[in-house]
Amino acid sequence: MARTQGSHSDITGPRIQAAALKLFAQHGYAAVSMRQIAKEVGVQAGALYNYTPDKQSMLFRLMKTHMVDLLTAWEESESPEGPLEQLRHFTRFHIRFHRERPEEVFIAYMELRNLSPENFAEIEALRGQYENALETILKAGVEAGQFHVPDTKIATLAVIAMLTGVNTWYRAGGRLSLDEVEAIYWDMVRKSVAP
Amino acid sequence: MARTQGSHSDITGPRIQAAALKLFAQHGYAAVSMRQIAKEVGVQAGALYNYTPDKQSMLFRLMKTHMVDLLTAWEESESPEGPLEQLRHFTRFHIRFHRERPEEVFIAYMELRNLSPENFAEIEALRGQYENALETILKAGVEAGQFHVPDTKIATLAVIAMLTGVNTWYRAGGRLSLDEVEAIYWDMVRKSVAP
DNA sequence: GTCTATAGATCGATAGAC
DNA sequence: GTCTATCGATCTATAGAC
Repeated sequence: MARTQGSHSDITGPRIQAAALKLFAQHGYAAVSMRQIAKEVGVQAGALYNYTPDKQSMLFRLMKTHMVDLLTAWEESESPEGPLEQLRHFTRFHIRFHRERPEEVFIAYMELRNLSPENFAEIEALRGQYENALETILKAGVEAGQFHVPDTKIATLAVIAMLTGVNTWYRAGGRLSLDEVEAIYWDMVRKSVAP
Repeated sequence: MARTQGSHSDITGPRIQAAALKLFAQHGYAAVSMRQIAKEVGVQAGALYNYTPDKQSMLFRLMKTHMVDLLTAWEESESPEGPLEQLRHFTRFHIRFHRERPEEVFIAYMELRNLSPENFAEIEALRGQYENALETILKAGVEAGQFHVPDTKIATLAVIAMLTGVNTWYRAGGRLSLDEVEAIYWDMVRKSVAP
């Protein structure tokens, strides 16, 4: 069947998402115009509105997709036996997953305040689910006497903050391989919750 | 001497800084207009340009003042003897200082990409100086055999990321006092670099 | 599904009166 | 030092042709 006049591609949707991801990460949501996104894709600004009701929805979709991907990948990952091995698994998983998606991670942290209240609540709930995954591991380890942390909730946030920090400095081809980075962080995480 | 006509205050300058601080932290630099800042202060937009050459300079001044304040406060703080006590001192200092200035800290982390290249380089240099303060402590502790870290540079960034994370969740009047928070983080920091 | 064109609002920054 | 007024650019979103 012949294509409708003016329709040049059926993958414009994903290309718009990719352009928004790149530009939001680079300049920030508020600083990026719909015209810039359209130019990156190679269409006119009006055409974007065939794929999104507004700019806010583009941001929300990027962030929600990222959080759902994160939770799904975690749930599908092979969980080893025992709190210590599970903590090692989480450390490794977190560093790898976040390292593979620097733009999504950056947006997920920096653009929370640009979400509408309803959208913000939804993203925060997903983030809470992810934090719970780590806290569950820490609680089990404390119960088994393998970990000592004064407060599992704070330890959860502290470990995640430490691990996510990798994204602020790691560059592929730098002084350290990703394996080395993982080993270094695992050493620190392991000790930080040691009895 | 009589006041110049139209001059209603000689503290307009600081009030503009305060308004910019509040609004940039709340909505982000790019999302805040000069008219919004002026309204917060109670003047017209044009009057702002008696105090700043442009919007970019307002952001840079906020960030530079914050970083210089941070370095000055650190240098003026009483440094104890020995790497372990110095690390405890740093942990306590970092949490307190950052907790007292949530808006400045937020801007200093979130608005780096909105700085001009020259301004960015200057802020990054100051940040590097602060990181060096911690790395110096860690190096001394490793040399003395009191610490074990696979890489002092990464350990520096990991500890700072962990400690700065306090600002994302701590609220005055919450479940934990600041003393308790400091104790919890000190326990984790101390162990994370333990031999 | 994409285009052109535009409505309607808002932006940063400046000019000139007082 | 602050005001009013405005320039020229840019913004999001929509309307209608094809």
